[in-house]
Amino acid sequence: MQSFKEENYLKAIYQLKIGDQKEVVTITDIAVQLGLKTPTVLEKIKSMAIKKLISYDKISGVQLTKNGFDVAVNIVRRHRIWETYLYKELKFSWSEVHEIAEQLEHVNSAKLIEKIYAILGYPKFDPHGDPIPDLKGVLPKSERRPLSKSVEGCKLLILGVSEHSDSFLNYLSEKHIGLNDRFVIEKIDGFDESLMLISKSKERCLVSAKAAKFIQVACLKENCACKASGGTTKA
Amino acid sequence: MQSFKEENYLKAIYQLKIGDQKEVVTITDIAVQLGLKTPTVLEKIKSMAIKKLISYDKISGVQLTKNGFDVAVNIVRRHRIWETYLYKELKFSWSEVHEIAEQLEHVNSAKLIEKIYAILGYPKFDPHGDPIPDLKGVLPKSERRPLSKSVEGCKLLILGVSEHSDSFLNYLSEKHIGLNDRFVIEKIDGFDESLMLISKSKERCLVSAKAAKFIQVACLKENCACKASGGTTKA
DNA sequence: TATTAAAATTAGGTATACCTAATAATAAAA
DNA sequence: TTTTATTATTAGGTATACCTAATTTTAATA
Ligand SMILES: [Mn+2]
Ligand SMILES: [Mn+2]
Ligand SMILES: [Mn+2]
Ligand SMILES: [Mn+2]
Repeated sequence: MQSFKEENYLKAIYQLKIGDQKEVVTITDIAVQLGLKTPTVLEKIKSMAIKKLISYDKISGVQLTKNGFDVAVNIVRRHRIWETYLYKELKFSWSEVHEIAEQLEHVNSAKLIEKIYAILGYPKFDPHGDPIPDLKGVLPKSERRPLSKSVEGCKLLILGVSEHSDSFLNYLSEKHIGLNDRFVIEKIDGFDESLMLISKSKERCLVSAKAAKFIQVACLKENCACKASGGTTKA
Repeated sequence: MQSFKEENYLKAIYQLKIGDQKEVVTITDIAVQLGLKTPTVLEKIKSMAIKKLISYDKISGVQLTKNGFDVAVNIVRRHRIWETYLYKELKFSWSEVHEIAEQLEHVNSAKLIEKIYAILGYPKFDPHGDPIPDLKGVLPKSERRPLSKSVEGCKLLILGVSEHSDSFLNYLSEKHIGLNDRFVIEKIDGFDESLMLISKSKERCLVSAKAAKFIQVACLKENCACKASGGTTKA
């Protein structure tokens, strides 16, 4: 068994590796992720290596063992299932669920999590569009993809950006496009592939094909024609 | 704010004082309750006294301050609401809920607990028959008391148990004593205080004085001689 | 390659939370 | 009232989980 501190280390390593697609996870990466100092992290990493939850060497950095991976996946799974339960069953708002799920993910009862997962009807994605791993750690194909791969009628959730220049971020704020905003694709231009988005408050904005490549979205519409690729995710 | 360790100390003190009706709560009492050694408890009690969560002196023992009482009541409230939710909404068995509630009681979200309490319809008692305190810490009045405080002729309704070990629960099922069953007290032995119960179907069963302390009942006989004292409850 | 920047590591310290063993203070019993 | 338990307290130790400051190693760059 492992403490919730160790669970948080394992989850952080999982996020860096699987979420952020880092080939090598460093002590510094983990320290930044958890808001700790590197000597603290190094010390813990050494002790977790002795426990065979991870392996660590300078060439390949920190890596999850089979055992460590199983624990990490389980925490991510619980987090995303709880977020979904809080959102769908208990009617919490989209922005409230993460903080509570950070606590609930450490409640250790397989029966409890499978029970609420069954009540939810075995969903594949959490309210942020992130994939819920199955009991073996296999992820459903992620809905996260660039805005450019949309079709008309997509119900989109803005998940992030893959470009961080000021000019691009200014572009987004001028168009009133923010993280976690929702839009529907009204029209995609046949010539230049620019996209007309409508917000919940019926505000329209036109996004160029170039910009659309750098906006990461998930389509929340069931069985939408857009579903066809992969990318990065967060809890 | 306080850690979940401190929450457990405060809850233990509350249980000893309000549940077990101890006038003076000692370091040893707390150590036994939490399965710790007295020096460990003394150290913590000193630090919690500095934090004004409790007071401690040899004459009056350990006492909850206003602040400490509020925290303790809140943990007990969360515990009992979660137990009820697990039992009623998530269909867990009577004997499974306590262990999971021990974890869930430390999840810190007033909104979450009030939401599930509303879903349950604001019940006054948990699945073991223990009272759920309101937000101010006031307990609903109940006729509930241990079977041991009976007199001959009491017409009893089994409301719950204040002990959750397998051996005790097996004892009850062997004697065919279950939740909501009714019995009359035929005889109380003058020497060992064991009780002979008769069920509606005229089945007799003998309950030891020790077991009777952990069986919670209400007496349905008007003006019965048994009505005259207090009792113990557990979470 | 020499210099500089970044990352990892070592050394040493603090706070919490537990323990055992020994002693002191109280309460109970003989 | 002595003796004996029980309870509380002190002293000293371990493990975890954090920190800062200094140093070493490795990588980048001029
Ligand atoms: Mn999420
Ligand atoms: Mn989250
Ligand atoms: Mn209960
Ligand atoms: Mn309980």
